[in-house]
Amino acid sequence: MAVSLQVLRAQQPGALTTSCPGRVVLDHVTSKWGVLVLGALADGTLRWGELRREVDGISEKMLASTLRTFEADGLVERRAYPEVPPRVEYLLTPLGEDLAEAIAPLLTWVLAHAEEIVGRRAAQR
Amino acid sequence: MAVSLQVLRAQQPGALTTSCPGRVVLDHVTSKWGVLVLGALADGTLRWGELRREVDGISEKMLASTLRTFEADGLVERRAYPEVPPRVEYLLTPLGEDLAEAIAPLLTWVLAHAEEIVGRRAAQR
DNA sequence: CAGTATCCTGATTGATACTG
DNA sequence: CAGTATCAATCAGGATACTG
Repeated sequence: MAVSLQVLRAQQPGALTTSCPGRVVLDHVTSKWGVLVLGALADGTLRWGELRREVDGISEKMLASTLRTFEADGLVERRAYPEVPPRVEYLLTPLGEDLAEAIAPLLTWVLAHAEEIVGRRAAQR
Repeated sequence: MAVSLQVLRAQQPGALTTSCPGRVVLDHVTSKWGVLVLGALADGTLRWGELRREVDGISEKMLASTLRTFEADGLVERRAYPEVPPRVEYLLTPLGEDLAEAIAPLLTWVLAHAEEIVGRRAAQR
């Protein structure tokens, strides 16, 4: 049987309703840049500038905001080195690594089917 | 080895960059209500009203918008019955069911760790 | 290099009304 | 029942400039 909201709620009533903590976490992960930042860090530590380049198109503001959110969630760790010029590294915590594994199927699925989907949309008109 | 943007790009250069079709699809799926609508339909066919109740908090406008997007993507099918009162059912296509399986790990992970994450955030101040 | 500050647009929401 | 239309309000996100 498929994993659906109904199935999840059979075990955990009220799961992913407005008042459920899961909604907060899901909102962070599915925020505009959430999965891309997690996907970039899934390979290991990256510096601010590297991260900005990996997550193509992200603004500095949104990168900072996304990272602060994940830091507060305990998913990402920030390491600043008191050097000149400054160096700051970001990496997934064990919890973050666990989450990264959970979103991996989504990333691979999307890449495998993107052409098919976008192609159909184009053909519709 | 973890599935990361870097690993995906080793096989598919430019994967999930701004110009990649995958970004379009990923944006649809991780849109504000995307995974919740997919999660609700993962269990089977639902009517408009049922869907609205399952996806707690969604407005009619956003439900309509999300469904139209997924219809155009070929992920959701709409079946209207010419009856009085009208009846309309929504269900996942085979492609949509496949996607639902890919997001299942995310949903279960989020529910399993939400308390832990939200609790830590609260404790930080 | 690694950010913050500021301003501004556009997406999302809410409320309400209306229709086949 | 299953929507669409419209308007106002809010807020996430974008663009640009600046700093330790």
